[in-house]
Amino acid sequence: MDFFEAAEGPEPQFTSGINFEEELNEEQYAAVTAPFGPSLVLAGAGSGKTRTLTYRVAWLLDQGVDPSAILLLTFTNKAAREMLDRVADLTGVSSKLFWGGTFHHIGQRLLRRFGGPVGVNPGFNILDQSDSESLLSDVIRRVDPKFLKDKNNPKPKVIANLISYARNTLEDVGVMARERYPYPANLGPDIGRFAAAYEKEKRKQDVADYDDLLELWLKLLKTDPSFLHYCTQKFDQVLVDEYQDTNRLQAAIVDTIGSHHRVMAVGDDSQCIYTWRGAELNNIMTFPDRHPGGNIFKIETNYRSTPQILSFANSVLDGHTGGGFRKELRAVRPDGNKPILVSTVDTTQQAEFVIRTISQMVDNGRSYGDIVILYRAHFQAMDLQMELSRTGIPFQITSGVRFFEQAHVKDIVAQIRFVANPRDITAFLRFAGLLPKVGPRTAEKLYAFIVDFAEKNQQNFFDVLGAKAVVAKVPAPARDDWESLATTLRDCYHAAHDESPDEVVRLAVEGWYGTYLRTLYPNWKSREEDLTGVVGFASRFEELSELLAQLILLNSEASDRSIEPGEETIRLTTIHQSKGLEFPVVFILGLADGMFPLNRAVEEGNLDEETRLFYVSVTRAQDELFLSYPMVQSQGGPPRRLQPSRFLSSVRPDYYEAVRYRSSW
DNA sequence: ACGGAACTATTTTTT
DNA sequence: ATAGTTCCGT
Repeated sequence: MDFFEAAEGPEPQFTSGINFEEELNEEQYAAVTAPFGPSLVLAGAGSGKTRTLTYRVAWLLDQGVDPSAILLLTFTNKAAREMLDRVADLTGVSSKLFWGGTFHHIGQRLLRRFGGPVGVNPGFNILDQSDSESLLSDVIRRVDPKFLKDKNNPKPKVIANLISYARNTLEDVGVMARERYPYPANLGPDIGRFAAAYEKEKRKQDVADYDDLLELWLKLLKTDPSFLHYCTQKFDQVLVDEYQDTNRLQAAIVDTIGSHHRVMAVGDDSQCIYTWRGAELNNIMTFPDRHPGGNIFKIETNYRSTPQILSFANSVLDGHTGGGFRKELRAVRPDGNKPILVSTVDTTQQAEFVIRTISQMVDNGRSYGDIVILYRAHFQAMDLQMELSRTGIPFQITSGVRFFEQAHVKDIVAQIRFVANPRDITAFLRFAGLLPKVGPRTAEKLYAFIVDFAEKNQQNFFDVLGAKAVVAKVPAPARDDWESLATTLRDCYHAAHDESPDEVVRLAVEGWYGTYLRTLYPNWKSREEDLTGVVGFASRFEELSELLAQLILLNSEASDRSIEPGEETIRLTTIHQSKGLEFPVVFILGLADGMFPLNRAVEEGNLDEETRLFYVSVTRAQDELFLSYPMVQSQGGPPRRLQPSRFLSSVRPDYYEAVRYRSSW
């Protein structure tokens, strides 16, 4: 059959065997089969955006495009993985053949190979947010020791934020500082100096922060013609997911790499919710201008929600003042219940309402896994959390502290980082600071001494750690620990050169830190298991630098990993984290003015974004949507009366059912 | 001057 | 739960 035919023909061209016309609706089909050249796909919530993108990739393959010529850029690791897996499922082409991943991840990969001209070596380390903040803090202290002493001046964290925002929006740091901090004096020049010194320090230590992965990538494209040529040649087809949330830096990268205009941008301007970290709604609005001659595809058929939920969602956007592409989701599902708006006395009663309703639904055959509870900010779910644990309903929170961000994981990672790149002082400071009587200052001096001592004796850094002269510089109470640490570091260093990455991690985990861990935490057992998990994770990698990059860039692995497949549990999560997900039953908490929209957002005039956030939250729901708000805010200061969220004023009253919760519910 | 303990306030969102 | 802050002891 196939066997004979395949043997005869010339080089068989890849065919997926997919009947595109049959498997897609008209709108999707048009976008999937769009001609090469620029296209903007406006895919509404629940309209099969991921499906469209994956089929587009399959279609490109059918047109003879080589998998390695396809660059697929996403926002989160989760989205990247999902997309690549689905493409692999659909076409049978291994996801390894594509260039797919987050902007940061792709940037990292390219910089490791080609970053020389912009000053990074292949083995550079990546700093996460807290690392880069502490490095900046050190730099500020060195450039201007008095600056942080003055309490009127912004804190390092705030400055770090400002610098990062400026870099992501391609603004001048000094100018931005002047606009945001006109008091006590114009800090523009100061912050400009800090930013410059910070840049220099990173290059010196051969480290890169998150923003560098994008910024240096763009710089390389702009300054190295051969790299630009390489990229535009190699990435014949560029696809960008969640385009509405790209910032100016990312858009510049896409525009440069995609100067051949074979770019497909997919997104939904109504779902842009990251302007606070530099997302530029204008990117999607002006895409047709920057990539002229293309097509705009609208996909507005919604397969997710009932007509009742959709009418509600559509009218949320009526109150939206910002100009966007006109779009109206069409429902295809049969009728369901209207969304229900419930007012409760306070947040405690709100929790009671949620729990009772859930119990009732579960009695009627719903499973816990069908239910998600959404809120604007994590602390708004505190009451509910307590009530849930009291009643024993299984729940999972996807919240702040992630797996790779936990202290013990970061401690181990710091040691591996340092072994991989001994210029990474931030890493050294982290684990050295764990020793008794050793803080940042002592650690810094110690580091300088060891570097100096090693150089004088023509020896390797790691081989002199146990030398008498070095030990003498360690504070007396820390000496025992130091010797053990020194041995571990030396072992790891040598293993890094001739063993696999997981062996390096194993040595670190079983070395000094393993013992130290037991003395530090009462729950050392479970933390130890976490670290064993990291060893297991490491075995997936062949290159130490690749492992480290993943450890730092894969922040979100945690949340997914903690939910076992088949485990039935309610999910509690912020609206931001719910983007792209869908659930049969959705609760939205705290729908009162001041809570959602947040007071802060109202004051800063970010109402449009809050409205989009509300839109995102209601469009997560498939069958049932419950909105609730407390009438009195009892926490944090004197009790205050709360009004229902202003979002509701743009929704026709007959689109939802308003009820008042009573304990007899 | 530094490190550490004790205290206090404070929680948006992510690579 | 954690970060930031303040204060005290070395």
